[in-house]
Amino acid sequence: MSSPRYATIKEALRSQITQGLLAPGDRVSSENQLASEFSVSRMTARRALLELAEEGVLLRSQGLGSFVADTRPMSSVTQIRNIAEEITQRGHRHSCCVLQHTELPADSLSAMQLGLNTGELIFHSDIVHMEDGLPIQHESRTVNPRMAPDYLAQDFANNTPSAYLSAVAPLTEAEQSVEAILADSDIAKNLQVKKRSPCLKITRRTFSEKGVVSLAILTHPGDRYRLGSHMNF
Amino acid sequence: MSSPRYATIKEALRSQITQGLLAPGDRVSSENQLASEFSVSRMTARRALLELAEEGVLLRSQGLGSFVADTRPMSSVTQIRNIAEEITQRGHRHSCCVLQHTELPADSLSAMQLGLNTGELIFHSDIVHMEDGLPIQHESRTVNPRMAPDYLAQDFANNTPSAYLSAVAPLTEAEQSVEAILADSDIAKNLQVKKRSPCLKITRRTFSEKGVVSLAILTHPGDRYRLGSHMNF
DNA sequence: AAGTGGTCTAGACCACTTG
DNA sequence: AAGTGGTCTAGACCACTTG
Repeated sequence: MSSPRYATIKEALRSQITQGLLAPGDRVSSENQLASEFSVSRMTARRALLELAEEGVLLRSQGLGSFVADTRPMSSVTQIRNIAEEITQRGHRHSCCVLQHTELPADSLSAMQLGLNTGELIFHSDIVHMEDGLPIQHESRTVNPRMAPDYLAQDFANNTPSAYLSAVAPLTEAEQSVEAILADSDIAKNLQVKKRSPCLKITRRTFSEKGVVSLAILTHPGDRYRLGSHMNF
Repeated sequence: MSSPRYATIKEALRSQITQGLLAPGDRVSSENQLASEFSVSRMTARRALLELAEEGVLLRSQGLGSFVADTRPMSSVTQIRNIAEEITQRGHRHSCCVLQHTELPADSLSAMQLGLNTGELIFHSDIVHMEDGLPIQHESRTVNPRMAPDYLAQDFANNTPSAYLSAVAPLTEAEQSVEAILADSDIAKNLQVKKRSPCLKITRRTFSEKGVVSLAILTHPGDRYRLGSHMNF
């Protein structure tokens, strides 16, 4: 039941990177060095390096060596993912801090975006998501109560709004825009970054069969987050 | 200059699939069969099968074999668009300013990203695109000369690099990441924004059938540009 | 010249699936 | 029992990069 040797080597390299012993741009041990360090054949050490390169963790170049790639997390533009899953999948710990979780009357803009009347009660949450204790996303979410009447009763310590909502009102459609903004003092405080530092702001409207489910404004520190996508034509 | 043997095997399998000799669900030859058919070692035949599986062409299962996968859904949710067309479509006027348009030897990073050798000549352009006279995108583009040998002869006043490149080397694949950065003094000057204002930076690598075509770094003023997408599930 | 990654061989033992 | 893919070895020659 032991894991393959190439997997052990991958894990060792990965943890050196997450621990900061290897920084982006650093050269990692060569195939031959790893083979001798871990007492495996070069082909096995090579496989570890190749797979890490495939995963975007390393860059390799003939004659030069293998180098640590930009380590910022990258999530896909083309799919809607649960931030907690994303973090867990990277081998990190997700935690979050619920700043607000309440109902309030819709102002005209929110009402319009959710397809409700101004003044109708809507649900609103403000949550900071953390990766290994460091803030990675501020989620400001406005929810259509017709689509998720029990939203307020949810405890978001173990389940994200995104996960809950897609369970009660399966996603059929989403609209989003991505922009670069400067952190105002609120965002700066919540994300633990300097005021006026660059942030990636994703504004997303999600739909289920019966209409608009929620509006999310997701703000990420620019130096700790990237959005990535891979397209085939 | 001959291609590796595993590539030959991949091509053979691929063409059998496109010609219809192998249909989705069909089992392809096993590692051992391919090894003997092509007179290579099992490891080499194996590599061909592994890479095709990685690319989504095959599905493999221990004890069972390798099977042709179902035709993949085209998930081109985010599309690569030509900035000039985009602007024109909005009813505005596109213009551009070519800051640089030259050839130079590749440093090791560019070489790695383009799949070339360090020191090989590559093409490079720096262009500012304007919408109704106001800068909207700074395009720093590095081009693989093998894919577009006449790149330097192009006049970008009426045709963007993107349009030219997709004409001479049709896009088959693209990889991109999106991040929020602060304008440095160069970018600030080119985009006519204040230094340290937020910008959206898109790093895109485009591929045609034969390999990497170009690497583009597209920088947009955060307050004049957004990326949007609409998804259906 | 010494080191790097890229390709390749001819073996080996294993876990898994089917007949 | 025979065949499949999964892991691994200990070699080899090559192209490429740097000093």
